[in-house]
Order: sequence, then C-alpha cells, then structure tokens
Amino acid sequence: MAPNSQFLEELHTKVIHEFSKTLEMFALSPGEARLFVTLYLNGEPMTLDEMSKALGKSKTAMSNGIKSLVDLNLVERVWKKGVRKDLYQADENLYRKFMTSYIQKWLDAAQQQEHSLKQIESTLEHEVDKIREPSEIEEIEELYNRLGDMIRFHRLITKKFSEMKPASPEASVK
Amino acid sequence: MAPNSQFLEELHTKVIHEFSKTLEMFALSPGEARLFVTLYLNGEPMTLDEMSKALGKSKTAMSNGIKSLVDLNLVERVWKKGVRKDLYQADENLYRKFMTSYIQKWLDAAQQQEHSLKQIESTLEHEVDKIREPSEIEEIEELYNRLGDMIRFHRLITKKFSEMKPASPEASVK
DNA sequence: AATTTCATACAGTTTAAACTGTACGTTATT
DNA sequence: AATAACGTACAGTTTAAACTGTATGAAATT
Repeated sequence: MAPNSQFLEELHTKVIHEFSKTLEMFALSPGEARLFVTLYLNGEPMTLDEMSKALGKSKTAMSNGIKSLVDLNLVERVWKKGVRKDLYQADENLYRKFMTSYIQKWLDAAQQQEHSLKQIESTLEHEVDKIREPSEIEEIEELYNRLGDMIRFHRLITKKFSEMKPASPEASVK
Repeated sequence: MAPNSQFLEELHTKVIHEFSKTLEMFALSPGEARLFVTLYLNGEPMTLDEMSKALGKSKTAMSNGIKSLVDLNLVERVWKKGVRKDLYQADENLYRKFMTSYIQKWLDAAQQQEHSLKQIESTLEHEVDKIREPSEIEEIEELYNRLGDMIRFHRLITKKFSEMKPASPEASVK
C-alpha cells in the first residue's frame, strides 16, 4: 500500500504537504494535519508504528497526535481480528467531519467567552454604586458600553456558526 | 482615559484577557489580540508609546503587532492635527470587520490550495501513462480518487464561506 | 509464572516564535 | 545646518511548543 516508486513517493509527500495546509486552517497543528492526511491517503487503518515510519517521527509523537485527532472526532480507533496493535483510521467524510468539528469548537468557545464577559458585566453593575469619583463613573460607563458590544459580538458569532452546521446525516441521503 | 483605580485597572485587564481569547479564534496571535482589545477599549487613537506602556511590552513589539493588524484591515492609522506620532485606532464594527477579514482569509487559502492540488492532479494525469507496473497503476488510481475528494472538499469550503459573508455595508442601513 | 509486545508518561532536547534593546535612516523642530 | 524625535530593521535572547528516547505499567504470548 505504501508508495513504491520514486515518482509516487514524491507525489504522496507533495499531497500531504499541500492538503495539510488546508487542514491547519481548521485549527490543527502542522503535525496533526500531516498525520491525518497520511491516514486519509492510506485508506486502510494504520498502527502507531506504521505512522511513525511513514512520517519519520517518533512513536510518542504519533501517540500524542492520534490522541488529539481522536478527541476531535476526526479519527477513529478500529478493531481488526487478530491484530494486537491499536489501529486508527481517518474518517472518509472530510467535509462533514471537519465542518462539524470546527463549528462545534467555535460554538463552545463563543459560549464560554460570552459567559465570562457577562460575569464581568455583572461585577461592574454591582460595584458601580460604590464609585463616587465622576471621572471614574464616566469611564465605567464607557467600559460597560464596550462590554455590551462584545457580548453582542459573541451572540452574532454564535448565530452565524449555528446556521453554518452541515445538514444532519440522515437528511442528506444520496 | 487610562484606568485610575485599582478596581477599574483589574477589570480592564480581565476584559482584555477574556476578549482576546475570542479574537485568537480569528487566527490572531495572543499578542495581536491583546493589542487590538487595548485599542478597542481605549476608543481614542493611541500612539506606539502609549500601547507600549499600556501593555508593558517593547515599542518594537507594538510596531510589529500594529503592522499585522493594519494588514488585516482591523486597525486604521489616523491623523490628528498637531500630533507628530503615528496614531492607530481599532475599528468599531467588530462583527463586520472580523468576519470579513476572516472569511477572506479562508477564501484566499482555499482557492490557493485547490489550485495546488489541481496541479498535482494534472501531473498525475500526464505521468500515469508511463507507468507499467500493475500494482502502481492501482495505487495511482487510489491517489487520484483521493485527490478528487480533496478538491471537492475545497469547493465545498469555498461555497460555504462565500455564503457566510456579511451583507454589504450599504445593504444594512439601520 | 516468565517473557515479550505494546501504548504512554516523563524528562530532556531541539526548534521556532515572540520579544527586547540598540542602531539606523527619515522627518520634524530648533 | 544642527539637533531631536520618531518608526522600524536587525541581532541576540527568552519562552513555549514539538519532538525524542528511555522508563514504566498493562496486556498478551509463551
């Protein structure tokens, strides 16, 4: 299954290099991206040792990388009769997996951050009465307005990315 | 304009810290994100020296950071009568600016990468005839199919992000 | 039960990014 | 014209991430 001619070898490397760049835009590290592409091109599930050999990196690096990819739900651990080593396989459906994973990451982060900002906002609301200095009051108002803008910003992001979710799998029977 | 009480100072720092996390998701480095938020909270344009003082970083760091932000079209250099130093101001419209900038980055990258992959694809098409080894032919077919999938992937991304563009400014009169 | 094979935790190293301080050229002020 | 103030290029340093090799514990094989 591994490339067995100079020509194919080079092409393989080139594809890995190029496609990795795209996957890095989905917030994968270069290492994770290369690992995914290797698995994806290979089609068949691979062991840590095979990945290690294919990428010329240590087994530990593969173990760490795979852990990230599995956490992101982009790679699956599969079982094969008689094979003792762990086997991992890249999901075939690039678009659905990456979009879903990516959008979810955005939504989680936006929600978390919005919450943090709201907390600051409420602190501000509670503490503002204690302030007497007029110049400070004005400045607090300023900050308060900005906080409102930021929170609205998060709401818009959440809305936009929610709309972006791919149709659910059962909806797109083809 | 700078915070003048312990309480406000802390709150300011907290807001910068939290909101920066969100902006980092738009592919800003932590430094760039903090710089933008500082500018944004300040409202009034700032000089490099003021930013340097506000963030406790060197002037060179500010100069570099601002350069990135200006390139991303998130910060504008403004002119003020009688002020000799360069003045920079964060754009008010968070959502439009960040979305536009971010989507454009995606579209540019997706297009560039799709082109690279297509080039590899055509190399493959031209060279495949020279191959005689049956096992290699099969493998080339495999790689060819995957390449097609990847290219399709880029097209889908381009489509999705194009749809995501905020309405043009003149369209959203409010 | 002893041995081998595996994945991963851990400590140390390498590599790349962020940052600093000085030096330089340019523009404004005297 | 000379001096001062400014932004940034550059070289060196610090810091954080990625990676390696060994050690360890768990699971399978003998």
